[in-house]
Amino acid sequence: MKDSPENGHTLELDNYVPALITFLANKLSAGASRLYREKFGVGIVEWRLLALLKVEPCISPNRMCQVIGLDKAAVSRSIKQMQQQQLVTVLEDPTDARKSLVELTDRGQALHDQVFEVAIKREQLLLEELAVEDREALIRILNHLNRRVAVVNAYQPDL
Amino acid sequence: MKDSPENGHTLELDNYVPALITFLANKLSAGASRLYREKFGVGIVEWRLLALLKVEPCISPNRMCQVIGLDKAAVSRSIKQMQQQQLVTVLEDPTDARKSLVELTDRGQALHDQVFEVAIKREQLLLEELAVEDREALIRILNHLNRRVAVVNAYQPDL
DNA sequence: AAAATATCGTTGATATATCAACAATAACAA
DNA sequence: TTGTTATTGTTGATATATCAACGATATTTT
Repeated sequence: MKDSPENGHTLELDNYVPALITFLANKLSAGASRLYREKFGVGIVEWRLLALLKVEPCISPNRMCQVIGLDKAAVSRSIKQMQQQQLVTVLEDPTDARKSLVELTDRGQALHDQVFEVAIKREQLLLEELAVEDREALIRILNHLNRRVAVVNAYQPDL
Repeated sequence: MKDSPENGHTLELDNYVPALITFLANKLSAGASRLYREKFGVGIVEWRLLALLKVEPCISPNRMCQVIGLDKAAVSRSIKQMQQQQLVTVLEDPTDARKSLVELTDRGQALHDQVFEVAIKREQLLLEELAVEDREALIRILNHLNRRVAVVNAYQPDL
């Protein structure tokens, strides 16, 4: 209880995990977005969709939302943009007229491979000073926390 | 090389740290923002400024930017809003007319203490299944990565 | 089969976050 | 002192992210 000014509880900002996470994510996303938009003409959401489409070719927007955890509105707008840039083609699911199916074009494939190099390099730079066991711990813990978020957001204080 | 479809490199989304971080931060921030705005009438930026002002009473907006890593535009707008809500008072730094000094009002103090309870509870829920050594590792690693971000964002691919 | 319900994707509104340009002031240099 | 440069905070523009409302289509219930 050394440098807490006055009475009452205060956050220790260096140990408060939500702030550490948010800060890091903001900086990473902003940097990536700026770089990708300038060099490749796509934002970070488009990049994440490209990456997903490489892993799972021909999937529905709905499935994209589930996998990358983005709102369907964001996905809808990004797909529209990528379609205009001829990075993907969108067709109707023959088994269900509500659904669509999104596929990478050759252009989209090529762009993916370009951005991929840069994205991997950025991740490498981020992690390169971490010991192997720290990297593994980080990934394990982040996956765990991602599963916990639903519980956190379900909490409703009784005021 | 089992479930990589086709040739070329693909991201493993469960192991790609930037995505794991971003996903987690988005969900946490969105949930906190919704809750705080509904229950307390402030957004997540305002909450972070409240927390900072509790730790360092009477600081300049510029200092706030440095500590919480937010752009000065965001801080400027949040302070204006908090001033209108009478959560803070803003006065000119007597030693430098460019600077201002922001202080919590009693109202601001009270609101801080209210939000604090909820914020701590949310962090507790997030972390409660983690072993103590995992929590410590997480905090240590996040602080390290936060220092690395500058290096990552300085990287410019030569295309 | 008809009505009620659920799912999928689009759109408008809003919150969050950053950048760039700017005005005011301070610090520094010639 | 005067001209140049740097710092501080504001504002407008834009990117990112979510929610709520909606239309269209499927599914389920009655």
